[in-house]
Amino acid sequence: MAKTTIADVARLADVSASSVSNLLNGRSQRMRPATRERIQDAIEALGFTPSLAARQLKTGHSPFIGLIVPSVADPFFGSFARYVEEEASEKGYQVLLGNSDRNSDRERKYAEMLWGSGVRGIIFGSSLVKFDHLADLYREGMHFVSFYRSAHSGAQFIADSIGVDNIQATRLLTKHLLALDHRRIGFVSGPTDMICRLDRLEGYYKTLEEANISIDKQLVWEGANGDFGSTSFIELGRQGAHYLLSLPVPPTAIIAINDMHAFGVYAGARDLGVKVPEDLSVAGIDDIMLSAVSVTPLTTIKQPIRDIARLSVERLIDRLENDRAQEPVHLMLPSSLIVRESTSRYTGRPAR
Amino acid sequence: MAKTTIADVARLADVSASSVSNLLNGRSQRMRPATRERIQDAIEALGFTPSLAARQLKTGHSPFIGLIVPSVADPFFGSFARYVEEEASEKGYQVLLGNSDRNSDRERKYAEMLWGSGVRGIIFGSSLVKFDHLADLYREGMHFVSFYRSAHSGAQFIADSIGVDNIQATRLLTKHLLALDHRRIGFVSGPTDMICRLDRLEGYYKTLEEANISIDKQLVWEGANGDFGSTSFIELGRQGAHYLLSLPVPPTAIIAINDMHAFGVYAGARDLGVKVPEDLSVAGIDDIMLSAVSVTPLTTIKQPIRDIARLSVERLIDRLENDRAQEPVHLMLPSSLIVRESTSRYTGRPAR
DNA sequence: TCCTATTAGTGTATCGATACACTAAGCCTT
DNA sequence: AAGGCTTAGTGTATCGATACACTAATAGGA
Repeated sequence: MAKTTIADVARLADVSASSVSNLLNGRSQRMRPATRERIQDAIEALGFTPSLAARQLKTGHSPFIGLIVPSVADPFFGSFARYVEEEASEKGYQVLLGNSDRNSDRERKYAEMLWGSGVRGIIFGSSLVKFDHLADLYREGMHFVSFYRSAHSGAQFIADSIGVDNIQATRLLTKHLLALDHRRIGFVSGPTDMICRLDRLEGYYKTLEEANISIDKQLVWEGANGDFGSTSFIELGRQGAHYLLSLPVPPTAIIAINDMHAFGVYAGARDLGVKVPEDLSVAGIDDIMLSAVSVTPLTTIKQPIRDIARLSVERLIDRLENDRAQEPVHLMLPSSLIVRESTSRYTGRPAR
Repeated sequence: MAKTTIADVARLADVSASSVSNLLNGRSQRMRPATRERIQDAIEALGFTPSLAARQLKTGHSPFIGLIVPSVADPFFGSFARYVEEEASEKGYQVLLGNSDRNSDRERKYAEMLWGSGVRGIIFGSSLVKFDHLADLYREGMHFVSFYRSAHSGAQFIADSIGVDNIQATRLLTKHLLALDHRRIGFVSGPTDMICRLDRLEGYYKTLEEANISIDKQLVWEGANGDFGSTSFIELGRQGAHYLLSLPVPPTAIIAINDMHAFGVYAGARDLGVKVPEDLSVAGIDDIMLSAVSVTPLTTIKQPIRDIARLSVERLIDRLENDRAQEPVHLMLPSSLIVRESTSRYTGRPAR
């Protein structure tokens, strides 16, 4: 229970605390092999682990990075969190988790707590459209890496970003559905407060325009106003499906902002007796594990989430360890369309 | 960028550092209101936040708790992690996340890293059958709370536990299937290295015995030997279904160790052309979000996961803040059967 | 042999906040 | 007016590891 300190080790090995510290910090060439071994044995014998608090106080560095996601309960962010943790752990960092519910106040509160804990780098699993709430901390020296396109505050980019081209993602989906002869394609987006969502909508709009299909704003469900933070994506998808399928002329295909929303669309369609894919094609984005094995496997966009996690961690640690000022990095990785059974050719039959 | 310290505040407010510290630690009645305000203004003006490293070094306490789960990528543990984080955050603690893949070496490695970081309490999302690998740390002063039944090392309990009665859970499911006239009920468990799994198996066996149904060990799939840590639950469920449905006399109903495995069973059944629930009833445990809305909504056991998370955090923080020795606490909360569409009455038709 | 370089290690101040013992001033009581 | 008590603070050692300047001893070179 009484914590063993570097001094205890030094006493047992009959050297000074400095030498123990030197060994601990990789300066082992500064001593004779025999001395090194004596110290190592003492460390072993006492089960000594250095106090990170003391180390941090002295060096100013901490072995933690923050990870803020809307909610780890969402399987997509759960997977992302898992990969980030795995990667960070390999590099000697530990992950402090925060759930923001996509609320900028909570993001800020977390970021401040983390700052106070000595954390100097945060990975965001998704980035709000505005990043102003974090500009102060950035100025104080906090580093940010965000999933998806570049987050900025005012005219200035204050975070690196690593993600996929979301415009391209919905472009692939929309083209896929157009190729299946769908002409009335709905979009369940929920609130468009995040950059990735704006991009996804844009890809959808642009592709329709290019195909000379007039855009019907009714077909895009952004949810009612209000705080959606804690409503589950599934529930939102369900509500969106109810709305779209109740239109005078309902869509024959629906793109959901992500797979969880898509499963909600499944449920909403079932509520109304609409069959997927016979009466309604559904497509999502993310390719969460369940998408492949759900009873109607979901057509979706696969993101290289593991690579994104790895690169994000690497980027952040590089920022933390090499403080040289660098231009922000904005990386875009390819995503790919995975066609499964939830989308089928338009038969001429209305969904409802 | 230059960190503001308690001394800066003291200088600006024209008091001693001790007084600032006193205010920070709720001893504000020890000074005149005017002084208090001067200090508060100074803190505000400088944007001062105390260094947790320094505080921790001095007090020995850290505002972190550890959370180790098999994998946050699993929706059930993702939800659990979310609730734990929410609850901890409300109480002023931050959560350090670790994924163990149910590997005791990794658990130990994490726990040691956490100890070195000054963390003195860990919540386990599931507990391995043996807890010996953590006994040392327990003796040094680490506190553990585990989901599910009491974890112990040798004869000694070294963790509090909060969870549901897993024997009761499978009892409910087995009785439900028996009531639907199923007599040949399979069990997809995967490796039985965790306490909850042993209990779940026991509930299944006991209930069959009580119904005078002879137990066929062939009907229980525990997976092949080897490291299953990183194989997804879905994939394991699928393998289990393939095995059980290929038996000379396959089961007409399958209980899966949890919902993710159950979805894997769905997939495995589909691979072989077996229809759920017409040809095969399937039931899971956990009631993850997707279970309610999957195309064949899943019959399952709902655990009061949010309550469990809350109680776990409360228990742990109580241990951390009130060091008095107490007997281990073992709490069991009720779970409930939710019947959905994946289970149906046995028709006399074999599954295959 | 003498002087310099190198090796192997040590001593001490320091990071920032806190606990605890201490004091100075004011007030009350008798 | 002396003594005791309370209020409103202050001074200092301390937590554990580290950086950096330092020294003692040995080796090498001319």
